[in-house]
Amino acid sequence: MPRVRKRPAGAARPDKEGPAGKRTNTEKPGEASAKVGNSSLQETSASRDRGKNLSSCWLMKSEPESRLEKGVDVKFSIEDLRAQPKQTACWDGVRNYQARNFLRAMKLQEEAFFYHSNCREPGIAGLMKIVKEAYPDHTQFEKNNPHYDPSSKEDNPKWSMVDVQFVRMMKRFIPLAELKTHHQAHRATGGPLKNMALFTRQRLSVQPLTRGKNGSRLLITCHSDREFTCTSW
DNA sequence: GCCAACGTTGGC
DNA sequence: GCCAACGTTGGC
Repeated sequence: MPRVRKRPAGAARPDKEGPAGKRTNTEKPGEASAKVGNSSLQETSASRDRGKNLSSCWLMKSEPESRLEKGVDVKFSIEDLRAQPKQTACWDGVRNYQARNFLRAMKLQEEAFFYHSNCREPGIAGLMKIVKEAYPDHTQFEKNNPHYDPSSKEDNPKWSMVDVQFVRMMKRFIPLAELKTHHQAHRATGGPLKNMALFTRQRLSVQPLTRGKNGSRLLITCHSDREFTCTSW
């Protein structure tokens, strides 16, 4: 039930502050900005990449426009993240098991695309990175929080969250329509976005993207120079 | 364990 | 605001 807006696929939504408010910040961001090599968006499983010792890349959805859920505004845009102290916030509210498991698989410094959903212009707005690995989502225990889960016990929390830090905006906003166009073309050609979870697992709010391998044609690449380019279309 | 009812997600 | 997709619930 909850939606998380920082939503999970059933997931989570961050709340803004809210009563339960949340979004606290945490930890210090690292220093390095990381680099992440190139990450292509695709579908492969994170665990597979991890087995290869490659860091994963993720896509996380949040709603950038105001919407009340149980009286609480669940709006949380990338600009809201950037405005947080240390540009860091916890990604709470995910209440879908699959999305939660992806949160638990995230490692420090891995990058995630910040996706704006349920809004006038859905698409990828920017990049953030994981600055604290999974820990219990406190909002599950807060009765006034839209994502309160009375079935979860303090000594055995069901839901997890991570802390994320703003990295940068996309050099150019990548609209859902554009991603969809490529996804459809790739379904026919076997291209890299043919199984992109954004389209194949429609309601999943936290999803893995496949990291490109050297020499492969990447769909979307995050370069260490912080540029964002589309190289294969 | 099946599956219909129901609730949520999220594009349009 | 509509509604298709799809996850969850709960009776049986």
